[in-house]
Amino acid sequence: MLDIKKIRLEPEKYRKGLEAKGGIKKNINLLLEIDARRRSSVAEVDQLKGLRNKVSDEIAAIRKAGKSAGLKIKEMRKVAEKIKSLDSKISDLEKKIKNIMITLPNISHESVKVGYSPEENEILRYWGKKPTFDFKIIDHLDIAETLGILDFHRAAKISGAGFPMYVGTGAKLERALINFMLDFHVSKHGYKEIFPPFLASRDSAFGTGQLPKLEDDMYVTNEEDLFLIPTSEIPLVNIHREEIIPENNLPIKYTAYSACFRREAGSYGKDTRGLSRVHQFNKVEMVRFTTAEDSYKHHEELLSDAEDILQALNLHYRVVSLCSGDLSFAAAKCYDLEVWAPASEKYFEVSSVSNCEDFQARRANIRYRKTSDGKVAFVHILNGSGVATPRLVIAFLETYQTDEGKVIIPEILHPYTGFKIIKSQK
RNA sequence: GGAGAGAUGCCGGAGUGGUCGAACGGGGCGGUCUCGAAAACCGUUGUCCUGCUUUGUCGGGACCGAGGGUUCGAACCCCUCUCUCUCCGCCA
Repeated sequence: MLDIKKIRLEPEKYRKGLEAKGGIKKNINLLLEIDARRRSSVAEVDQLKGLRNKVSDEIAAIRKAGKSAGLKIKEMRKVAEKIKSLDSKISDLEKKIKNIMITLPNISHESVKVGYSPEENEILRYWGKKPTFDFKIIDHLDIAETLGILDFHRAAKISGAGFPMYVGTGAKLERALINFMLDFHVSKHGYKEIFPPFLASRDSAFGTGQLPKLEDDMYVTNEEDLFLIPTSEIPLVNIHREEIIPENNLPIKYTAYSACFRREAGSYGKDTRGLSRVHQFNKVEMVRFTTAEDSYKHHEELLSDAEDILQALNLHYRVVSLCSGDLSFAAAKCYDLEVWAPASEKYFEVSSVSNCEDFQARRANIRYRKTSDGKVAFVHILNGSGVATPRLVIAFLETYQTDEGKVIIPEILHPYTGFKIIKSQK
């Protein structure tokens, strides 16, 4: 949620910011006009309530003295009616304001390039080199098929299209990657590990900004109105919903594994081969709560935490800074990590590292108390994948394939896999 | 799924219609004392909205799980909802 007071002060900045974010002109004038009406009604009703409070005290005093206060009570009856009608008017106006506010996305940070399509994203740098091979390489689906470590066909029988099923050493590899990443973030980067619920309430999904915009992209249970989380960012951020955190507890750093569920409605036919776009996948997520002053420093650290995983696995990747129009609803700035898949000859996004500033904190009402003056302010909240497995596995299988159709496991994973090479298990 | 109990400030916990924004205790913060600390004693202690001819140790308003109702006046009475806990049943 944006801060309506700031919009009031700098409407032009927000008008431009919103346009840069979505390319859609949002009606700031209407919002401010309703806000002005609301404030004038609040002033009016507050004055009447002040009167009512005063006279109520007088009535109490008269009663105490054993006299009758009939006249004043009669008078106040009218005031009470007026208050009631103004209160309901104000609550209508507040609903209107809220309905607009919850649909406004966060605006981008000044360092973010204004642009309206993914083509305008900036590639910041490359790490490592594209691997070369002296034999004909095959893509991850063919590898997985040959080795028998993925079974999409039988998974479709269970759930439908887009649900991967890992088999045998494939399943073990998946689990190894998850455990490796979690251990890495806990021991090397100082995160506290969380194993969160995988279903979240409407309030929680609203707090992180998935709702109302992305409702159609989430699976929801009929009876309980619970959403299957599309990312563990939702539970991690909502850990501190409605809380005031002492400043010296910040920064708070959480990491969690979760399965992630996405309907991916409307994306059929696009980039859907194999593991590149699926309805259920595994992801290790990182979330940080920080002060306003420090959040961009933490944003860079978070990026580097995610990069460390790819570097430890020695996979070639690039870092992309998203342009304003490609940012998600809640983000003010975002880096994507894209890992190279040599046979698919593509960079695949495996991580988004976002600074949402106080946008989510305002929705979820998460604040901190400053040590200096005891005042409260909204925390800044950042999230980053560290990282998501399906596309990581694409790059992994394609990068580490051998001419015999096997896959070599890098040494760092050996303690987790218990094997050094994936052979055919058919 | 059935039965019951509860939700009050940072925490515990009182309060059942009129100075209750809320007793009391604990914690935190400030002070006295001390070489320092502890103890003791004294003081202090929330959030949100809004106004401005004084942006202030300023004025007004709201907030006792949420929403509605009764009343001149609600933490307190009534209704609905949510959540938590206990017991029974079922179950990995």
